[in-house]
Formats: sequence, C-alpha cells, structure tokens
Amino acid sequence: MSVTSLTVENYLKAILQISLQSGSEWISTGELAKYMDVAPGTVTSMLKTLKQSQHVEYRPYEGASLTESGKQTAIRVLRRHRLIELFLFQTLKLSWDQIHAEAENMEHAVSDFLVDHIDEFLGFPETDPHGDPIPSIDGQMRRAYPNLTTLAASQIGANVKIVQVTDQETEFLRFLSRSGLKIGSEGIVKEKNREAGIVVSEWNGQLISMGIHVAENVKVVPLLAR
Amino acid sequence: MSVTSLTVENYLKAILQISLQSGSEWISTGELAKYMDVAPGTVTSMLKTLKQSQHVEYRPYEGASLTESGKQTAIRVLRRHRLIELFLFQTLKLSWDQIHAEAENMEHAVSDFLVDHIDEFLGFPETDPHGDPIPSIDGQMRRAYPNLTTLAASQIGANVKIVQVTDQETEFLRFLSRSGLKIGSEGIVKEKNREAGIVVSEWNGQLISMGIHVAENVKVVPLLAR
DNA sequence: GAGGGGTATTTGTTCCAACTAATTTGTGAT
DNA sequence: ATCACAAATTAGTTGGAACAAATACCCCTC
Repeated sequence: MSVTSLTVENYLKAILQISLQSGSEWISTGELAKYMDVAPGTVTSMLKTLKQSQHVEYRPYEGASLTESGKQTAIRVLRRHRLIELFLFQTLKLSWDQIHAEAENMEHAVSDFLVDHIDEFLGFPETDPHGDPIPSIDGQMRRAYPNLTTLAASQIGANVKIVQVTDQETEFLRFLSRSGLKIGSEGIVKEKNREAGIVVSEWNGQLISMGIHVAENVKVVPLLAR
Repeated sequence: MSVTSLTVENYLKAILQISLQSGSEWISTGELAKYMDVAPGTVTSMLKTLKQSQHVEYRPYEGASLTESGKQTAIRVLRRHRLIELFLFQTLKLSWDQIHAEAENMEHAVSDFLVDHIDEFLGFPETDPHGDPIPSIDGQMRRAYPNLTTLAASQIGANVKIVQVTDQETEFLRFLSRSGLKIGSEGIVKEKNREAGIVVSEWNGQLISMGIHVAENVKVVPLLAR
C-alpha cells in the first residue's frame, strides 16, 4: 500500500469528483485549483508529484486524469467519507449539513480496518445520507439508480422521488431541510419557467420554488403516476 | 479559540500525560523527546513555540510545564480521545487493543461539536474502556475512584476489582484479553515474589502470573472479602 | 576547583505544501 | 498570419516540523 499523505488523498478525491461531475476523465489545472481553493502553481507542482507516484497521467497545458491506481485510492477515500457520514447520521442522529464537514476531516484519520467494521455495523449499505453511492470494499463505484435524472430536467407533471443530492454546501442542505425535502421525498413538478430560471414543485401539498441550477443538484427517479 | 495544529495538540497531550504519570508538573526535554519519539532538538524548538503561544512555561535546561491554557487544550484532546474510544467500543464492539490506535488518529479530526454529541449519545460516561476518567465538558479531570491502588501494590490475600489499566500498548492489552481480564474483573492476590519480580493472582479460579512492573499498570480497588 | 559525562540547545539542512510574481504557451478574433 | 488574452508553468520564498552534528551547560566526582 503506497503511502499517501492526507494532502495527496484530497487531491485524488478532488480529481475523481470533478471528473465524475463533468463526465470527462481529463480535468484542467484551473478546475482543480478552484476546487481545492489553491493557487494554480500549487496544482501544477502537485500534479507532477502525482505523476511521479503513478497516481495520475499529466500532460502540461492539457490537464490530468487518474490512473487506475490513482482512481482506486480516490475511491477508497470516497468510500471512507460516505461510510463515516452514514455512521454519524445513524448513530448520532446528526443532520445532513452537519455530517459532511465532520466526515471531510475524519476520512483521513480512520483505517481501512475501521471502515470495514463500520460497513459491517451498518449492514453493508449502498448509499450514504445524501443518496450518494458507497463504493464497495473491492473499489467498485456502485450506481444504485440507473434511470436517474434531475429535478431540473423533469417534465411538468412528472411524479418523482428524490434519491440523491449532489451538492454538499451547508446552505443548500439547510434549505432542503427547512423545506422538508429529504431522500425518499415524493413530489410533482408543477411549473418550469426557463426565463425566470425557476422550478416549482409540490411535496405533500406544499409548493416549493427553487432556481434551475439548484434543482440540478436534486437527483430524482420518475415514479408512475398514482 | 486559538489555532492549535495537530502537532501542537499532540505535544500538549504528551506533556499532560507525562506529568500525570510522573506526578510532577515539570517535565524535561528528554522525557518528552522519548515519549514523542523525536530528536531532542526538535523538542527544544517546539517548547519555544509553545512558550510563544502561552501554552507552556519553559526554562532552558530546566524543563517545561503546562500553563492553564495549555492544560485546558491538552485536557480537551484527552477528552476527545477517550470519548472516541468508548464510542467505537460501544458501537462497533471493537476490542481494547484495536480502538486505541484509531482514536489516536481520530482525536485530531473531530470537532468539539461532534465530541459533545458523542458524549450525549453515550449518556455522559465517566470512564473510557480502559477505565481512564473522561474529562468533563468544562475541562475538569474527573477521578472516579479515590482509593485506587495497583495490583502490584496489593497485599497477599487482598480481594480486588480491576477499574483501570494505565498502559495502552497493544501487546499488554492483548495479554490481558487472552487472560480473560477486563475492567470489572474481580480476583485475589495469591503470591508476590519480589525477588522473582512476579505477582500471582486468581481470577474466576484461574491463576495468572505477571511481572511486577506489568502489574503496576493494573489499577484496582479493594473489595471486602466475601 | 578542574574534568568529564550526560542533557540541552544551537546551527544548518531537508521535505512538504503552500504562496506570489514572472514567464511561457495555446487559442480565438481580426 | 499575427496579436492579445487567458490559462498554465516556472522560479523563488515562506513556514512548519523534522533531522544530524556541533556546541554549550549543569552537576558530580576527585
């Protein structure tokens, strides 16, 4: 097991998350710098280091992508993160927005041994409290819902169930909590106003409006109309 | 809340533990260097840093002692450590020797907010799985058993109950587990051979011998003979 | 009171991961 | 085809925490 400092782990995880989000394997220095909140030059030198250690492929001025081994490391970090979140969520009954920051710190401080015990304790769950899939012990990214779409992309009149939220910002999560929305909530898209950039939907009889770009972070599966 | 890096926290905790163990407030550079497994020069420069930040008093060639603020920080770290140990012990049913190392890493990665929730979840416990007292939320060191002695110091024929073990070495804890000894075990001192450096005691009908210096790490309270 | 032995401190490096500022490269518009 | 701009890379510094080796200090013994 190669030694990967906390910093290296964070970079690898960031690269994985950016590429999962953007859908492309290759990411740019700039994207990574912004995500890590670090100067571009810092990223360049880190990418060289990661290339040395075979964690990424890197071509100057073009960008970088994870190698198989880099991806495995990143996935292990993600697995730790998500299992810890769920663990805290289940045992301590903390809220959505509270656990993310804690898990961010803890993910580098727990051994694989402990994580596997947490996994067992939780009954080998498939998703974390945000609905994000938990990578399996052998490093596979699981995908719980193949027919996933977003609230923003759903048609008016569509009956949907929230299965995942893909933004961990405290304020966003608080907004959802306040609105009574959580994983498993079912609702109907009532109105989409592309000009105003607004989506209105109904949940348990209550109407909720949110910006289109916000609704893109709410992943749903279609339900058959009742 | 002053910013204390993980390294600073570890030094402060070490100073506290050394002085608790030795019974004297002032500790030497050498003791600390050995405890931290670090070169003496490193300790000297760290002590200067800690003096700067008002965490310790330090006099060259004489040693250092915690200031009130340094002590508070150290106690908070100790509290985190012990609550985490108990948390893992209770929820994941890990063994004595497994949790210590995990908690060592995790203690710097969890917020006071989380620790207080763990405390509540556990029902505000007084001692951790090793019987060590858990400092209270307001930074008091609790002392559960005032009439504490060690197995090594108990008279032949004494009826005792184990309430604490003061060595966290994996091998020592494994030895205790294998011997069936744990917090709460009750036994009788059968034989003490100071020349051979051996203490023999009986637990549930089983005789167990251990070295005197080992038995010093087993803290007991006397029981009335049955 | 002069040495000597054991601790401590100082000094000078090293590595990591960040920064700023200067330079280079790639690309889209004219 | 060139220019200008945005993005990336290089170069040079910084701070933290470690090390080894040289030096300084304390105290005990003769």
